[in-house]
Amino acid sequence: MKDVRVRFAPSPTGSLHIGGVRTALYNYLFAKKYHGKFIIRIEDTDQNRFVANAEQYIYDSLEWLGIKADESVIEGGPYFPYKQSERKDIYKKYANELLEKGLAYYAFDTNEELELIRTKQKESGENNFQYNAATRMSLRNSLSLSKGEVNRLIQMGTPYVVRLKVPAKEEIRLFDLIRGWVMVHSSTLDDKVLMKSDGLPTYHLANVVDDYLMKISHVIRGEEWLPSAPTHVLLYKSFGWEADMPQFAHLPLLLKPGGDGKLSKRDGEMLGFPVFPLQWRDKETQKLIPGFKEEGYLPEALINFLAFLGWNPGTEEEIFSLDELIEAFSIERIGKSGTKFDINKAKWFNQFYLHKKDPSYFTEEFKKILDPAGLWNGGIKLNLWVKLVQERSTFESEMVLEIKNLISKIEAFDQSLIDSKWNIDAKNGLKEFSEQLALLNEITAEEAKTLLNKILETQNTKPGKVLQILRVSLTGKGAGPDLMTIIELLGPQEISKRIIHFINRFPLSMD
RNA sequence: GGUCCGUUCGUCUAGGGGUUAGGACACGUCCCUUUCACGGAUGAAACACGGGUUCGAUUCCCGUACGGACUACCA
Repeated sequence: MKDVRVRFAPSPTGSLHIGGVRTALYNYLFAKKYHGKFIIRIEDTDQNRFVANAEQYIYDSLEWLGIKADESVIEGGPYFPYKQSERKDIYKKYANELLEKGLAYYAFDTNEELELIRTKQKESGENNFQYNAATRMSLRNSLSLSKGEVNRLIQMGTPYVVRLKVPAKEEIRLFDLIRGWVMVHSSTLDDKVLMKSDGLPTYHLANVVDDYLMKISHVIRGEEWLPSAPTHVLLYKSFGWEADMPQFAHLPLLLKPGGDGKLSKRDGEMLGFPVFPLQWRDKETQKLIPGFKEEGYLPEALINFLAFLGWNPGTEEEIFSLDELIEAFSIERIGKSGTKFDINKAKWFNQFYLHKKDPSYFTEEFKKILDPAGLWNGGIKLNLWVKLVQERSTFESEMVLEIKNLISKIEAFDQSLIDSKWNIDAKNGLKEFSEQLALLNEITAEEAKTLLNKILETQNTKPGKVLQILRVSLTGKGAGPDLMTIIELLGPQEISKRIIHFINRFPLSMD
């Protein structure tokens, strides 16, 4: 195989969505697997849709995920510049080359003229209008107009585009690494615009020229590009670059959970899960939409989840670090069919990676959250609290919340449990327990358990009758982390206080 | 409408001419846990349909259905 050079080529027209992230990931994995280069090229040839901070967002997102570029606007590289808006002259030169060869032509039809033809054609029930060998002689272009007329129009500064002259009858074959041979007849192809009237190239031209110039070996991109891939093949042929044409791999699309259409940027809010890696402020609504990061997903979990959306290693192993993915990745094992996005699996991955984290990973962050709430006094054994809640949580946010609830004053007590479990036996047990605890300055979970059992034994009360109401008295709730550890961490003084408070707040009717 | 791509449990998928069609998520049950969760065990759950080819097809071929992408001077 020749030197592997792949590119991720996003256009900065908004936030990068999760399908784009997966495309970037697959490119990255493939590059690293074969010790090649991963290139980020910014395709900002659409001036109308340009969004100012979108480019930075792309870098930030990939950085968060640990996907590093070898060549890009930031890293630089031998094929600088890596931003298409800075390569205008290059495209112009190549467009001219095609024009000279007679493989492209000027077209003067205005948008309005074409739009009119399209709607007319649609209304009469015919197939969509195509600008191609069958129609171009009846349109206004350098093929149908006289040389003099063309020169005159250009001289006058009439806006024009450059179109590819697609041959009338030709079978175009392209080999896709994922789908095999794809055959398309040239008569079904449009004479695509190569240069727009604003002097900027369209995707098709810029993409092919840059891939060639940057010596891209493999084009790994979403399946939405498959229909225009034959046009790209034609472009390589027109330039005489067939021998250097990259290999194509068109990735299956990420679909909405319902399966009805590809996942789009709007879906996140509607379906209740993130579709962006990082938070993003929608420029129309000005709403800040949280990303996977803000929703509490760990980067390694997102990576692992995304890698398995359309690819698998062929073994039953499912947990892979980025390095392990590089090792295992291969294009042959990418699936053909669209993949519905199921957030449950992402949650599962997150839970798995969250449980594996060392508690110290969370403590600094938690201090920052607990401190302003007045819940952090430096004396709290935070790493023990983290351990207590970690294995029960899927997200970091659940952990802080649970710790917060445990440490702070109880707002509400579970009334139904009080109704069913709060009785004189329980009260006697709790009372004695709190009195004993009041004498102590600290107690371990083990000691607390022994102490409680001893008290209940002398009172002839079964632990089962008391334990849950003790939990309610200490936490307000009927379920939660290990009670005895909570007692150890909160300390006997605090526990004693909480029990007394509870007894006073909920007097028994016989009192 | 046209062109192209696709179709194995609800979801992600393994497999591949003869298999009890395997795993994971989610779901159910049980165990563990004096709670919840984790963990363990277990259950239910799939080859879109119709024709070929073949001794035999879920697997190969052809149709049909269904789904998707594209059909811009957007990428």
